[in-house]
Amino acid sequence: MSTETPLELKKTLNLPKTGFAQKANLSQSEPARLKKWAEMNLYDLIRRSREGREKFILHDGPPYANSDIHLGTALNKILKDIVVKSRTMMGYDAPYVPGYDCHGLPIELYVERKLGEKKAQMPATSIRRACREHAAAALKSQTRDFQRLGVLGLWENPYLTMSNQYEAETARLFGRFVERGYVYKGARPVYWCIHDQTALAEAEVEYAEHTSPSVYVKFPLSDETLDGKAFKRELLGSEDDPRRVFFLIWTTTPWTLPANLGIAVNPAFEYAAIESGGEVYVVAAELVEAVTEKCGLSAPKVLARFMGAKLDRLEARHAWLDRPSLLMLGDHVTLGGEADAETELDVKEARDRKGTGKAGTGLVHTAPGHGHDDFVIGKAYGLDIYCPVDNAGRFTPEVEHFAGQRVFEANPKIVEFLRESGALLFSENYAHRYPHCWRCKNPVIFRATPQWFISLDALSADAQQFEQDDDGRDRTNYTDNEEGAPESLRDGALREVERVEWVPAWGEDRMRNMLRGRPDWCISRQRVWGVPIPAFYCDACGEAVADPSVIKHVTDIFERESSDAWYTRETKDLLPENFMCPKCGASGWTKETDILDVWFDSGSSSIAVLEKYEGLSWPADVYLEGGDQYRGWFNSSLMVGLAVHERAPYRAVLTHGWLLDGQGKAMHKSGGNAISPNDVIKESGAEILRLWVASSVYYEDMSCSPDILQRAADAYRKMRNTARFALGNLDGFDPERDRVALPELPELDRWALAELDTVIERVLEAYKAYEFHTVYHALYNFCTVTLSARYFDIIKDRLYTYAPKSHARRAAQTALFEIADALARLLAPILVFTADEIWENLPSSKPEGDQATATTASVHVADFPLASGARDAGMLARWTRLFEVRDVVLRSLEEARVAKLIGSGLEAKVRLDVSRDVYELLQHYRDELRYIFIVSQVDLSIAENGATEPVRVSVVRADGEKCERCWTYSEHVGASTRYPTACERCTAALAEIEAGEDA
RNA sequence: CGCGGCGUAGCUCAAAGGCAGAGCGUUCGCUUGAUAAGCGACCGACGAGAGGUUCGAUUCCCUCCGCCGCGACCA
Repeated sequence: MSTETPLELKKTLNLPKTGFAQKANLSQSEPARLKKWAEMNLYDLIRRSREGREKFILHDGPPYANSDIHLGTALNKILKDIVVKSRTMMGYDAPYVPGYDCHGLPIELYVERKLGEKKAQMPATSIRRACREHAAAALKSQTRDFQRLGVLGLWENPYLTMSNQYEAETARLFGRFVERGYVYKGARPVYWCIHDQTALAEAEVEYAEHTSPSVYVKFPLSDETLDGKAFKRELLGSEDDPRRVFFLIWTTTPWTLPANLGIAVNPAFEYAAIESGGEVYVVAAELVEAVTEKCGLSAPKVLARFMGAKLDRLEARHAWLDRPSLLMLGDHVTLGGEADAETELDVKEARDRKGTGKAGTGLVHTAPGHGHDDFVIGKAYGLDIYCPVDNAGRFTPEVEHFAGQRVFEANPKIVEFLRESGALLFSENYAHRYPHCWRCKNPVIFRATPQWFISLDALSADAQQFEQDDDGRDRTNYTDNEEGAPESLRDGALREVERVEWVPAWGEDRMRNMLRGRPDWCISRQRVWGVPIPAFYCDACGEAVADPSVIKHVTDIFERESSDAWYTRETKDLLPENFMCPKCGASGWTKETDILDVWFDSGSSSIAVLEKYEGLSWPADVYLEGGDQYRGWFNSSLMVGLAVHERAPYRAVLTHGWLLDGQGKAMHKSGGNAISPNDVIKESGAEILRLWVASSVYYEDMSCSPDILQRAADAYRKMRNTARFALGNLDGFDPERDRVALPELPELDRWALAELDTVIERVLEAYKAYEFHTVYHALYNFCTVTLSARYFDIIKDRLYTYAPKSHARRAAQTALFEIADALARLLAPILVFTADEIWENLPSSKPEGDQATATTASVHVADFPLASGARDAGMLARWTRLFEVRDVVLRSLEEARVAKLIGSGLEAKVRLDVSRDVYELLQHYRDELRYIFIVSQVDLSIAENGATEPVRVSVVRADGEKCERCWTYSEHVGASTRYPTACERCTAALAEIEAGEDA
């Protein structure tokens, strides 16, 4: 026994002590940790640690290198990082090579605006240089932002679609499509922006409200032709009848009337000839009433009814030009769906105070140069693809009356002209959704111009021919299509769609529908900032030549000099020597001026990146992008994959939803409801953003608002404090030396470890299934309920008051260590900074600078934890019941508190009257109950017969005095002379401590 | 107009053809040895439909409404 003076009681407690700060101060600590990671080359360290493991490739879809990142980009990158890190910790070698989409119109337009007037005089090379600089600056700043989010990857060597190698590969892949016979040059109507003067891809138009003039125009029947005469005779009895017959068409684009070459009717619809004011009009029978009302036809009389098929190949005359307009049959002709939805439309239109909702005549004005359906039917009937509109949207000189005018400005003049000439029956303003350019927001037009296309339906017969890479690697193992049967891109795509795993599952339908309906891919753009289409035109015969051997020659130059060579070098330098026109044998050439669609650039990435970077391989395991990429990158990548390997470039495609604000409205930069990720980082830290991402179901639309972020910040603090409590109580614990074996742990500690096992399994399963919100909820719930409210609260007494080295305390620490270690690992993919910080503060018996630093250096090099095997169904069931009883007790304590009987729970003595079966359970834990309930005393007895509830609780003041040291009430306080204010438990602990000090 | 998705407490998520759960937040209280912390209690919801199937529907079907996305047509 010690003879020294008694110890100061409060100082003998083992209160938590740790370097793990309560306040995270993320806006400062995150950059510091990033710096540390950079210094230790963490990404390389991880790569080396995973060498030889099974690969898991997430292929990064390149964000557009144009401006600062927005919340959507941040969300995208964070999700990818969570995938990569979680797969890494599952044991895969999961490299991450980020990329940037550098070419394209948005940058070119930005540069153009900046250059202003000067641009006109500048050569293409100068503009391209400016674009290149802009992209380089933007991607540099984006890289900084992405890294700041805690995303690990090969940031020092990302792929850039504007690098020499990438540009060369892009051009080379164009060559692949050529070789396969998928590429053709033709005139088809494509979306055309008259402001930016370029063709647009489908993905580049957006629909917006637009008001157009809606006009009803009459085209006279040509009674010169035999058929026309016969038709008139049938209708009116005599071909000499003075009444003239007109076909009544409706359009909202009067400017396309000069290009009218025909009128389409539906063969299955009934049409009627109606007479009014001495003229006869043909309209769809169902629309007679609507049309007469609209056009103010007085006393209309139906003369005849007949099917549309009857009109086939009749000839009308153009409304004002001396030119025929052919009647044609097409199923695309509708009645506008108006019949079914009149009420609905009337309401909507009335709101707009425009139009009345009934439009159309059942006869469709057809201009094959200005519409998709028009083009198709015009082709079928052998019409010209006539498009008298130039790049700037001006009528060409051949257009009478309107030459030189811009189409949208000509609209009212054409209407006026029609009115004066008497061809117009009615006009009004018509509000509808109309395609607009995604960049400049101006309305676009449909315009037939010569463009390069990739055919979706052309068959490629030479499927096996180039299943060899330039380096001779055999590629045939990639394909299923063993017979090498001819297959179109569309068919191949539809086949591959079924093999891919889509998350969520409905993505498959969406992709399939998109692929079924899409037209040929227009890949040429009349711009300069992109990869030039490596094609030439024969000066002698005008033949457009895209030849594989020429393309190879060109791409070799690109590889060395970048695609700038196309502009800096002379044509002869770009062609193989003595290259002659395959058609006419001439050798004078002019280079193509169009560039490739940027979707072709990014679509090339699977080949240009996965097959070129060391450590990557084709195909990717996962693509992960927003839902807008179904028709964008998922689609273009699929086309390239098919052209090269006849396979999809991805095994699985995950999509995330759209960002909405707190009210569920779409988040738009212009809508004023956008949240800037950089602001959030500055104020709260990237961890908060990451935690928000993890907490939401990302494959649906996600809401974000200051309030929602506040919830994430709250959750962060709770998890941080939970970890801090564990770390604080591990002070002085050496896992090697002090760990208590599982069978020797008190049951409560084994229960905690069993709960941990459950969490580990749930979390790992959720990571595997990419369900990060389940990870979040499982971990958060574990922290709040299992740990903070239950386990930690109960073991506090043991941790603080028992002798530091006592078995009971070491047992709790053993569990705490396992818990903290597992928490760090399980949280690591989400809370990348904090998990690492927990990891650092875990006690370790390893001396500093030990060789084992590979895993000790950072949690991100470690693996996920394994379940410890502490689970025991019987034990878990018992504890579930014990906690139910505890809940009842806590409620009673609360009542006693309200009644001012007690304050702290330790002031209470709890009497339990319980049913026999509950008693059976509780009596085994008789001595534990006071700790489980956190009270000073517990009396347990079987309830007398007739008790209704299984557990009845009464609360009274605890017996005895409050122990100064542990705050429990005990009748033994005062029994010790050395420590007169301490209870019997504390007296014993103090003796142990004093003995320990001597030792 | 067509197609697809979504709609469960203030927020984020569960579950299930049979009493709708959790955590957070709010409110109230306790504690002051996790302290710009900790514990407890209370309050709180199935978008609408006297629609259909069913003994029973929030769940399955239909209609409507709202939100989100995509597309078509009007050339």
